[in-house]
This record gives sequence, structure tokens and C-alpha cells, in this order.
Amino acid sequence: MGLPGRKTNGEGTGTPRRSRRTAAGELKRGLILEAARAVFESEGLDGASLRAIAAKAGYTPAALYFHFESKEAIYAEVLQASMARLGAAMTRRAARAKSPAERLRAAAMGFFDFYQKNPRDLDLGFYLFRGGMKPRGLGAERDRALNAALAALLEPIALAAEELGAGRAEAERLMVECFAHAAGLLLLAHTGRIRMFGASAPRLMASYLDEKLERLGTGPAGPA
Amino acid sequence: MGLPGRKTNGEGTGTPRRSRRTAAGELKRGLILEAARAVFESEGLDGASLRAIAAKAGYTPAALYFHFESKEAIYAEVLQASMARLGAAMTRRAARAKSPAERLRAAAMGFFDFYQKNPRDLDLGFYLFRGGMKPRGLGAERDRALNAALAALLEPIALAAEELGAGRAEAERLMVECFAHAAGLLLLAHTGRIRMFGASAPRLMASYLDEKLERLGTGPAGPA
Amino acid sequence: MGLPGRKTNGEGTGTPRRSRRTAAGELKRGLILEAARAVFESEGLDGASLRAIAAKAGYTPAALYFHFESKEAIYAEVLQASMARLGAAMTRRAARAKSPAERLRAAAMGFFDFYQKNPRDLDLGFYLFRGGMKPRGLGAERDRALNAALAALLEPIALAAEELGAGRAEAERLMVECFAHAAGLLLLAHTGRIRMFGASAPRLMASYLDEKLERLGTGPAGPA
Amino acid sequence: MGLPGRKTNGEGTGTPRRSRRTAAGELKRGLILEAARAVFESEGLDGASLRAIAAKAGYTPAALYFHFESKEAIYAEVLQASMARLGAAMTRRAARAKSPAERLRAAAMGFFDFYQKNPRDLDLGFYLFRGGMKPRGLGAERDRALNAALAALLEPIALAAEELGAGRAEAERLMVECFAHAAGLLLLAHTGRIRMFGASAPRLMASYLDEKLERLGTGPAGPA
DNA sequence: TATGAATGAGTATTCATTCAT
DNA sequence: TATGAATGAATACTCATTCAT
Repeated sequence: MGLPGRKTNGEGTGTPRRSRRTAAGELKRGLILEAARAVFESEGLDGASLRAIAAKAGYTPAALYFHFESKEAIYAEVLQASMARLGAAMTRRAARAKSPAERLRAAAMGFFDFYQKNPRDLDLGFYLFRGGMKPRGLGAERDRALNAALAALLEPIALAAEELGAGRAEAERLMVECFAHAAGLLLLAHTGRIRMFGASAPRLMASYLDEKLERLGTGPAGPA
Repeated sequence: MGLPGRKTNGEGTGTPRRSRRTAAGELKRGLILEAARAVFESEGLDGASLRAIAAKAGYTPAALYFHFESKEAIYAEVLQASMARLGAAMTRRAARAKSPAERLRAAAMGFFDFYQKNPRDLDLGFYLFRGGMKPRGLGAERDRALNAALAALLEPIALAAEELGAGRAEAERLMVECFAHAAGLLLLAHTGRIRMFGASAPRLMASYLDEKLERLGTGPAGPA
Repeated sequence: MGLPGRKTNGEGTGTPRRSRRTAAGELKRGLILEAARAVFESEGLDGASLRAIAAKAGYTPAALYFHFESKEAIYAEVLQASMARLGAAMTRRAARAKSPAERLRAAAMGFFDFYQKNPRDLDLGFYLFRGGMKPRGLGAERDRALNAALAALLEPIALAAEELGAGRAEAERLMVECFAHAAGLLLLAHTGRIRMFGASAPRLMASYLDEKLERLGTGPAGPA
Repeated sequence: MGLPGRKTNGEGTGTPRRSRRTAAGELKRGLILEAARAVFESEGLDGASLRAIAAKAGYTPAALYFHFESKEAIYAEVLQASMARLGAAMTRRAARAKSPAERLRAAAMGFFDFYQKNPRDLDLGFYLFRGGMKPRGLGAERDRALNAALAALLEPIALAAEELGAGRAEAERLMVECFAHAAGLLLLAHTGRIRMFGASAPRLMASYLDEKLERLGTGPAGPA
């Protein structure tokens, strides 16, 4: 009666065997992802079991397997959606910026503030960008996609730096530095290590950008 | 790689109630911690179950409870050992520094390099400093201890900054910023997001410190 | 011996959240309860672990969780079924009684005889009516339900006493006394302490009722 | 190292292989039993693990095996001690009784009150008089001993009844009835089923004895 | 497309007991 | 006489996944 446990797990690469052509199908996928996000939000990463997601979505756990290959696939798509929201937030913010310097600030602070205000998205990002995804074969491809998405998201920072006179290499370096500083501050803030030093994360991020911009104006910092 | 470090291991931390001061006992504790580290290394944090650790150590799961109060206690002690090694590395490095500026650099780069070279310790740190430890009753107390240890480890940075003319507040801010930048860079490097931009994490860290030191020499950055 | 009784089994008791009204499902539930009863019978209450029950039923332990919320839920339902059988037996007996005195006797002796003939049901009752159910959160609610069921079962004794002229308070007292005497005799009989005195439990119960009835006829015993 | 789990369990009957001749040995046995009692008192039956008892006694679990054959053996001896205390309480009470009727009352109420006031002893009695003791071979002999002790304890009731004119058979029957009624009331009281009917257990016991004594005075109830 | 049913592996922890020392 | 160390079996319960229907 129902031989289980034989984790055959697809044909190797990671492309779902489902057709995914019907409009109804897409809609249901969306509802499930919504439910997953809600569960992440309320229960955190550890509480976000397939069962919990299914329950929230009004489905049986088994039903999800028609729409998604695995739990990790759901996680990944939720992260994708999260990054899409992040991108939207950053775009919204950039639209109001008038000068290159303002664009740089808008992009970097947009990134920072999004995660500052949505700590669960941060959780998600940390989790999935790290070793969370077990079936590595599946992960590799998605990893590329996530990297590309991330690069696209951060690109405005580099562009603005170029507009401010930096060379391409320097501009990219600055972009990475901003990303790193933001990530570090967020990590600290998120885990309470910032408050413990009596500091304010957003202010630290802002002043970091101040210094960077000032330096950009002054002149190139030399090759590093 | 084995040496569990100096452990101090007073009477209040998290060891079973009995006396257990025998040399053989301590040795076995060490072997178990070694095994735990190895499991972290090979299986990642999620795979580091009690069973896995016990198996690696050549024990029955139940046997571990003679030596440790709980799984979390093992985790915590492994982390403690990791931080002890970090501290030792930083101290070694600081010993060779002659000027305040060098001391600051030594401390910050010592911190950074340790984790750069021991990515599993980084994993451990990230995991345990975050919400990983569920049973909050135990966790709360240990959290304080870890925070204190961390603060003590980073303090040399602040001290050096003060020697360089910074006020206490500014010095602490700088310390936090260095910590955050290092953490961010490590995170990125660790997850492959740095190479993808063709950058070198240690060089980025070094140049971050250059800028900071230069700014310190120039004069205070104003209140933030 | 199988029939789990009338179970009523509304929507609030202790069954998994889903609809599950399928005939096959109910049947399997019944089989599991049967198995649970059998395990109680052969292993005693302490040996009645989930595993044991599952094994007897031909299931994996995990499978039971599809049909029941928890181990205690199984216990409770087995007890419910037991009480349902008890109720049926008492009702059958009461139907043949013509006078109030006969009704009182029928109720009390029906209660007594049921447990006398089904010692495992007695075990079950003793166990579950005592501190056996650890998770008090669940237990508290169920406890009320069981108390109510028990009270309803014994009520005919009090009613008959009232018909025989007793006031409400006296009638209830008598009911409790009968219950206690029956419980005590059953306990003794069940543990072999009765035979050891060369006495017959049913005869003792019957003569206890004789005395009580005689006393009721004579007049009230005064306040106690 | 250290092949365990092979429950060889003595040579069959239940006589400990220990010598038990030294005075010091007896003293330590006593201390352990004391500890066991204290644990029963504070933790209840389920919390009374060997480990807990050993800890309370200031020993290692393994140490207890020098003094006792098994956990059940400790339980049994604690019960023996409990019954000894019960006997003492009853004797004390009987000493103050002047007439046969008073002696009967003293014995029965002494029994009842002891358990009423020491519910943990009741727990113990219920547990061990029932199927609690797993190694049945061991249990059989002890069972006889316990039965004998119990019979001796209750005998004063029968004796008093004889003094009041009852034949031996009738006297024994009365003794058993009193025992049963007390046991039943205690069970109900102990599990909260008495309060639920708004009755008071001791009062019910007392009035039961009133009726019995009245009936004894009146004349024999005829053979049953 | 979805469900009910079931699985096997896994979770941390407790237990009474044993044995070398 | 007692300990430290270890064991194997047990505990209830969760998980992602599968499959027949």
C-alpha cells in the first residue's frame, strides 16, 4: 500500500516536470507562494514546514507536489518573489532621485531599508543564499539565477558611481562594498548585536554612504 | 585543528552536575567536541544532529548525555572553543603590532582573516548568534555570555581608536562598523557573491581599514 | 468485543482537523482502537505505547497520527468506547426493571457486573480517571467530558432513590456511596484481595444494596 | 566497552544475592529508602525514577544496585515501609479505644484516615498492589507477603466484630466490606470524583461505619 | 487536480541496567 | 562499596515525500 521513501527526485537538473501552462495553475501557484510567505512571516524559517504552508494555503501537503517539485523549490520561489519586491522598492525609490549621488544613495538605502523593515525577507535571503538547499544539483542552477537577479538589483549603484566619475572597476568595487556593509549591518541589527553597542543601524548605513560619496567627489581612492 | 581551546569551563556553565574532573573524562569530552566540529564541517549545521555527532564520535547518542547536558550545550561549547581560537589568533596578531594604528589593523584583520580561513567557524558563529538555539531558557544566559565574549574580543579595536584620538563614543562606533563590514564581506565571500564580482574580500577589508584610519588621522567625522 | 460503540464523535472532540468522513477511514480508526484495546489487554497499561499499538494494528507509528491527534487521544477514545459499552449494558439491564427498587439495583449491579466481567475496562477506567493523562491541556477538557459521562451513567441510581422517597441530597449521597462501594469491591476483586478472604464480590455488592434499600424503606438515615 | 542490556536478573526467585549483614549496610539501605519515599512524595510515581532516587540519596544510580536488586525492589520495600507506618498509625489509634465498637471504628477510620492524609502512600499502594511490578516471578512472592501484611493490619476489625457478637465468617465479611468501602471512597476522593458530587469522604466513611455498627447491634444480617 | 493514507527516517531525550575499575 | 562510563531500548512525535485513487 503505497511504497514510499524512495527519493527518486526527478531526472537530475531541476526543471519541474509539470506543464505549467494553464492560467488556473499559475493562479494556484501564486496562492501557495502567498501562503508560504505568510507562514515565513509568522512562524519563521523553522516553522515553515510543507505541512504548515499547505495548511495555510488550504491544501493537503501532497497537493503542493503537483505545483512544486519540493519544499526547497517553494523556498526558492518565495525568495525570488522577495527579491522582486526588493527590486520594486528600490525602483520606486530611485525614481525620486534626481542627481547621480541621490541615485546611489537611493539604491543603497533602498536595499538596506527593505531588509531592515522586512526581517523575514532577510532571514529568507540568508537561509537560501547559504547552504540551505539540500539537493545541490537543483541548487546550482537556481544559484546562478539568484546571483544574476542580485547583480541586476545592485547595478544602479555601480551606474551612479560611474556617473560620478568612477571607472567601471572602481564602480563595481564600490557597489560590492555597499552591499557588504549593508549586509553586515543588517546581520548585526537583526541579531541584536547592534543595539548591544548602542548604535543605530540605519544611521550607520547612511553615514557610511556619506563617507563614500565624499570620497568619490574628492577623487579616486587609487587602485585596490 | 583539534585543540578545543582553553574552555575555562567553571562550575556554572553547562556541564553535568557531578564533579567529573577526571583526566580521562575531559579527554573524552574533547573527543566528542572534536566529532561535533567534524560533523558541522561535513554535514553543515542542519545535519549536525546528536545522533550524527555521537556516531562520528563512536558513541551511542545516550552516552553523550553523560558528558553534556544537552545538544545545545554541545553546540555552545563548540562555539566557545571556536571563539577561544579566534581570540588566540587575534592576540597572536596583536602582539606583533607596535603602533595604535597597527593594533587597530591587527585586531580587525585578525578577526577577518580568522573567519576567512575557517569558514566553518563562520557558519557556527552565524548560526549560533542567531535564532538557532531554541530552548531560550538555556539560550538566554548563554547568549549574554557570548555577547560579552564577542565584545571583549572586539574591544582592542575601540581601544586603538581611542589611542588615535577618537572619543569613546566614536571609538565604539568605529568598532561596530569594522565588525559589520567584516561580517558583511565574510558573508558575501562565504557564499560566493564576492568572486562573482571579481573582487577580493581581504583586499576590500584592508582598504576599508585604510580609509577609516586615514579619516581618523584627518579628524573626527562629526557626531552620528 | 470489537464494536467501538456509538462514539458520537462530533467535531470538537479529538479527531484530526480534516473532514475525514469516509467509510474506510472510520473502519481503520476502528481497527486501530481495537488494536489499542488488545494491547491494553495483553501488555497492560504501561506497555501500551504508541509503537505497540501501531505494531498490533499493522501500522507504522506515524500512520496513527493520521487518524488520531495523539496517544492520549487514542487512550481517551478507547475509554469513551468502554464507557459507551458500560452505558449500553446498564441500559439493557434497566429496561427489565419494573419498580424503583429494581431500577436502583439494576443500575448499581449493572455498573458493578460490567466491570466485574470486563476487568480490562476497569483497568482502563482506573488508569485514565487518575493522573495517567499527562498533557493536562488536553486532559482537562477531556476530564470534564468523562466526569459528565460518568455522572450521567450513575444518575439513574439517584433518580431511583428519589422515587423511593429520598431527598435530592440523600439520593446523590447514596449514589456516590454505591459508586464507591462498587469501585472498592472491584479493586479488591481485581487484585485478588477478595478471594484471599474467601468472599464473593458480586454477593457482597448485592448485599450492600440490600442493606441500603432496606434502610431507604425504613426512613431517612438523618443528616450526614 | 561494557556490554549492557543483558537483563540476566538474578537466579529467578527474588532473594537478593547481597549478604546484608553489616550494620552500615542496613543503615545505607534505610537512607536510600528514605530518599525513595521523599521522591515519591514530591514527584509522584512517574517521577520516581532510579536516577531521581539515587540523586536524592546522594548516590550514583549504579550504587543502588549494590543495595537493591532492581527498581521494583525499592518500590516494594517502600510500600512495605508505608504499610508499616499505616500499621503504626492504626495501632496508635486502637490504643485509645475502650469498647469493641470503638476499636472497630478506630481500626477502620485509622486505615481510612492514614491514606486520606497521605495520598502518595495511596498511590504507592494502588500502583504496587496492581500490575506495576514487571518481573512477575519476583512479584509473586512479594505479593503473598503484602497480602499477609494487609490481612494482619485489617484483622483488628474482624476481631472487634467478633467481640460484638458476630461469627467468624460474618466478622471477616464485615472487615472486607469496610476495606472495600474505604478503598472505594479513597479512590474517588483521590481522583476528585467525590468533590464533584459535593460529598465529604471522611464523613461518608464514618456514616458507613455507623450503619454497620448499628446493624451489628441489631442482630446478624444473615448469611451472605 | 487533489486527497487520504501511509511510509521511513529522523528528532532529542530518558530509562533501568551493566561493567570495569 | 561506589563511581564513571556506556548501552540499547524506549518515548511520543514531526518531517518531506509517495502513491493509489
